[in-house]
Amino acid sequence: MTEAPSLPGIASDRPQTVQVLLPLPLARAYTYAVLDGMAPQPGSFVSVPLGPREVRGVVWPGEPPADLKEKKLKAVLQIYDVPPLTPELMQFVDWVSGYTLFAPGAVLRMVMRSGAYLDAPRPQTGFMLGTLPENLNLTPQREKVLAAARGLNFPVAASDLARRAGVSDAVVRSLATSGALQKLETDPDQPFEEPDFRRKGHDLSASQQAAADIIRQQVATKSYAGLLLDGVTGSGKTEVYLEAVAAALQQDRTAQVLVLLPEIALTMPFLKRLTQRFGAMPAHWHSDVGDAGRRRVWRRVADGSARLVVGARSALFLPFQNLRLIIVDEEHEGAYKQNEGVLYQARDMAVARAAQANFPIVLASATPSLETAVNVSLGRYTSVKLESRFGGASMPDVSLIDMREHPPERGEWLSPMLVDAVNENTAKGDQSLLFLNRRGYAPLTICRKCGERLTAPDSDTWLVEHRFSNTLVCHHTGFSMPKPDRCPHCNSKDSLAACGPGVERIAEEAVAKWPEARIAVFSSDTVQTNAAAQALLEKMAAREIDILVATQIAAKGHHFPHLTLVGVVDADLGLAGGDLRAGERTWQVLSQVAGRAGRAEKSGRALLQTYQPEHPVIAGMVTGDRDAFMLAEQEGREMLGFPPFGRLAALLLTGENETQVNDVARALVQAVPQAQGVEVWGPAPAPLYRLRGSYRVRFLVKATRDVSIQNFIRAWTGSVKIPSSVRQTIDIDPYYFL
DNA sequence: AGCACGCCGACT
DNA sequence: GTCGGCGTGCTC
Repeated sequence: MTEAPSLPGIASDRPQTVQVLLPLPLARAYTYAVLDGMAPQPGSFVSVPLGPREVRGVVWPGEPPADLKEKKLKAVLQIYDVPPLTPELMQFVDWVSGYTLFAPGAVLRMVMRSGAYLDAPRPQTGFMLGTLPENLNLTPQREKVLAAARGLNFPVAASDLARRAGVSDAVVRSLATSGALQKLETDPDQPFEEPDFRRKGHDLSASQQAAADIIRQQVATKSYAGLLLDGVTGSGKTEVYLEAVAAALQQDRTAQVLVLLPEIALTMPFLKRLTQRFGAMPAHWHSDVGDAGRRRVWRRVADGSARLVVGARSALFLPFQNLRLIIVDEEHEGAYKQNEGVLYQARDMAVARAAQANFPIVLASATPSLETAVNVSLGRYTSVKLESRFGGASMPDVSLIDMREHPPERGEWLSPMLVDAVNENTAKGDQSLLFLNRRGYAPLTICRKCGERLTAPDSDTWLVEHRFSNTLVCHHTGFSMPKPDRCPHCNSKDSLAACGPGVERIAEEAVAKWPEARIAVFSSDTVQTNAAAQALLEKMAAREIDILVATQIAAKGHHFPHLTLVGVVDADLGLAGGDLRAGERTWQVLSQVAGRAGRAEKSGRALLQTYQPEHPVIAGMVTGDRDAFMLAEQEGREMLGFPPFGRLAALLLTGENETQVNDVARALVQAVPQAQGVEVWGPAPAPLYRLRGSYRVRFLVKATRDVSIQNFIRAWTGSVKIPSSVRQTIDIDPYYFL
């Protein structure tokens, strides 16, 4: 074997080395030798040796570092027969890495899912109509199979064909032996059916038509633009952006379109709608899709044949070949923020991806986030407004119950005013919703004797009583235990008292107050499957429920035509805590919930129980003036230099050794670089100081928009030696902090 | 992310 | 005396 020159800069007809990025949290790509006969391209999926094992990665753009000792190089082992990643996607991975400060390999891992789907699955034997032999004995069973096979334009498995024909698969096999059916090796990951973009959508109202025209025009330019599709629930946003989807699919026969949804609960009805609109079930990607289903989506997105993809935030990292349009539905939803692994805001990353690859992006919402609203006012996004289809106010009649003046009975949570309203409503035969965004019976259990607050064993988290299951549950760690009859701390008997209400407790109170009424609880604990949710919604529609006691789960997307009263048990709930977006989020939740009342012909009303009726969010709910509320929020944030007017980042230190964690925190304080426009707050114990046995301390960094908060943090953390037993997590644009 | 190398406690 | 706990560090 001749020695291959592999120094960069030596003229050669093929590269002797390549950079390979591995889906591991490594700081950079590694250099591998390329043996004769191999021609890896940038973006090619390859396998390479790494230490004692073999790892799959992607050939990455870039030059090997100058100081690389060429002798050490190992060689690329294999190139996979999968279309290479596009330069746009590789650029996007690098960009996300630079923005979030997570290693590029960690971002790549989201794209290639560690390479799990690179192997083509074992081919399946499929059957299609063959040529009928002359001497075939046509029995009735065989006739049925052949009839079923005539309707096929792709091969199907023997069992599938047999089922369609209503016979056993022995018949299918015997027909195959005779040649009447042909046997074909097929890929079990069948391509997705092409969406039919020529199909006509719903008739659009004038307002919808106008909005659709604007967005279609933007799609026609084939260049980046951020569009906000702003319209209240029921204004028909979906129909409008599906016009844009159709336009993008039509414009280029290889174009791919991604529709992002905030949560999987919404995907099934949405998929049905898309199937009606385009005559084909689109590819869908989210946590409920099994491994085989994901492999199919991944491979078909990678080969470009899946043209329309509906997915949760992680779908943004699918290996698209020619992504030309992204829709972010319900863009204001907090669910777009990824809180584990690589921390990112999918909506923001989607905008960046659209800008980099130069295609339009549509953000749709009835209650746009402040970030988006500001981007509109700065001219970065174009706002496309939809008028309400039904005209008039989008909100029901909202009024407040001042709990200081109308307190509930001792040990109760519903004020007499709310009780009266429910009485009245039930007498009319209408449905009422009692809303409390808190699962379980009571959020805190306390010992009356010793004052002990029951927490999860390794954490500072309160144990929430769930009376239906008679357990104490930690909503953060998933820890659960049967409710003890003695205090685990002082061992007093029957001393444990439930503090505060959850939905179960409100339901208990409702049952006591309205023994005749039909009452149901709707929370993620009482309704755990899609089928159960469906059943409950049907009962509501059939008026078999008078009073629904529900958490936020009821606020999303469901339509209750006979619901005319919403009672918000604790409107102040979301306002506490160190959350920058608390006001905004509370507004969104309250208006969503209030919006459940009287969406059909009937007018509805909402009553908010509050201890702070003068709070801008609460007071603003009565006037329903969202623009005024948002303006006040905006001014508040601008004054404080908070996003979107400044930048925020959180630095979280985690470790099982409390002293060590605090030592690192102290060292970091000493090392804070002096920089114009940057403030560092902390260290402070994280909201949950102890979680799963780890101690958590955090810093908050605030910077003006003109400085790179990433560069600052890199310089800062890079100057301190952090032992590997203390983990540091950086969260750019954090959503929760104290 | 794995996986090996390394230094301190309970066993055949 | 050795087996094995998982803390620390490296992988082109």
